[in-house]
Amino acid sequence: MTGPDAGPPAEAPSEAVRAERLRAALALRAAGTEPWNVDFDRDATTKEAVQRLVDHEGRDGAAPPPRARVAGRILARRSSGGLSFADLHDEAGRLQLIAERDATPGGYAFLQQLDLGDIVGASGPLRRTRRGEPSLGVETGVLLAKALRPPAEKYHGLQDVEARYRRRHLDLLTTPARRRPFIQRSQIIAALRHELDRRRFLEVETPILQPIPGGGRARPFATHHHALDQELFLRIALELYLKRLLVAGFARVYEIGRVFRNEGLSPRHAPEFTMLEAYQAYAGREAMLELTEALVGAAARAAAEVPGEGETEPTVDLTPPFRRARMADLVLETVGLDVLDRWDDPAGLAAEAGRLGVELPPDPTSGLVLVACYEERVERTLIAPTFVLDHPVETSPLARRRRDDPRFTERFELVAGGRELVNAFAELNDPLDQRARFLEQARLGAAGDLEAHPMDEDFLEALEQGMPPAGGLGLGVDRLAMLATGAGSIRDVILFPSLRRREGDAALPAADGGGRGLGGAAR
RNA sequence: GCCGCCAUGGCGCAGUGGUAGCGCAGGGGCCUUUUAAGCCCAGGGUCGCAGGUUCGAAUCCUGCUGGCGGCACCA
Repeated sequence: MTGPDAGPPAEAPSEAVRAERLRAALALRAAGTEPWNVDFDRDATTKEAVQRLVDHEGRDGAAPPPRARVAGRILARRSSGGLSFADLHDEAGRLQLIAERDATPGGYAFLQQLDLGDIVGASGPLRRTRRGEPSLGVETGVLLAKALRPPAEKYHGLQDVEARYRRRHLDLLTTPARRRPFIQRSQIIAALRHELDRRRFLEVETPILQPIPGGGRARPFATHHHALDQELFLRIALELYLKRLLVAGFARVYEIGRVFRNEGLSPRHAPEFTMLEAYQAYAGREAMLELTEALVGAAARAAAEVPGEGETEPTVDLTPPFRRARMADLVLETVGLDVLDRWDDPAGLAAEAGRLGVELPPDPTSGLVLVACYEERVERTLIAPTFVLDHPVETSPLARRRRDDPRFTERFELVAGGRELVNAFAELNDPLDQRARFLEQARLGAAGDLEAHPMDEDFLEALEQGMPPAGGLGLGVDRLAMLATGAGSIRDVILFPSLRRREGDAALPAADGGGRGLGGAAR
């Protein structure tokens, strides 16, 4: 933290207010009142205090009024002559504090010197005002943390979206209702974990720093380890290490973790996002379909159960079961192109798709025509959750072929809100086939494809050890949170989204030292 | 990366060619049941940054910075 008279340049202009508050805080300290205190033992949240009052009113009124000790942040203040009111907010809700100049002069003086944003503790009897507002009559008040900076505008809050992302703490403290999507997100992840744990999946943690970033097609972030003098990459997927654990003998494993992709940002893409991947030995696609419905359904229920009203509400019903449809049938239905019927005439198919306005790669196979039609014309129209089945082999390098129709794979995606939410398939466990597919990817990489999957001999060695047949799925947790909360942007379900650095932001810390490692003072 | 839109006191907003205003917050005062409390007084911004056009620019033009949205890629 900078010194008392040097705020960060990027946020400095409220210096007048800050200087006034600092002056008041130092005056308090000089008068013997510490502006930043350590402990305050509350005996109720605001919600519990109100309940205490309600319970008391349910009995007959002869008993003395109940008391409470509460703590929280002051977000509104009013006074009316010899009366002083303040709204104290905590994680559970809001409670009005009140004090009379004549009856409780100590509490009155305490409330009068508060600023918006101060964190306080207060104790006294509970009662209702004439308007029926449950209130705590302040007998004693303690300043727990003086706020040198005020909250944002009390009625509208922070409206500027950039400010809301860059100063999320201010947004959330000023407008407590904006915490709800993040509580929902937490409950969604808890529900996913609960469902998997219930099914005896083992939660594991695999490397984020990887020598070979595999398991998907994406450009990675690169970094460097000084002591090893080695290039490392942030993972783009969880897949290859989880499969090694299937080889190792764990029959059901999953990981929920951050993955990193060095690609463009959008309302649906963040450079770091949270993925769930789960692998189940001796299971096939049908088990993954069932597991997906269970996970998504549980997550949606968990989000809906979070109390309060959000600024947005879900527009997609995530209640299973979900519709199942083969990709080829969806294309026939939506685009009017019968790919299966004309499979042996890829040139004719491509010409027909081109007439329909679909952009195609050069010399496409029938499978590539199918995928192009699907991605350009069908996917965005699938609003209600839909399982899209049977992707062609060409675009599914890690999935097993269908035995009854080798043109297609035992793969599916769950699409909802027009976007892919889950990708799952029966995993390829043939090390010879896997090597061939890696070699093909390496060829593409050599030809300049920045997202080509790198060759990974260590992984191939593990596969050669023998990996049981397995079903696997990957689920985009942020997108699931968006659907379950109705958020329009992925930044609305990520607390501190990545933004471009602004001029005037604090300088980079030294490359070594200065940080507080786990081996240091923190533990 | 390309295209479009946006940027005005700490916060929420008005002002589209004549030299910047309102509300909240902050300062001072009044008010003994308020709750977006109310009333009175005083203060605070060279309008994101840098150029240009003009007698005159928050306003028109160019570039830059940041954000948002779209396209492309992906979850």
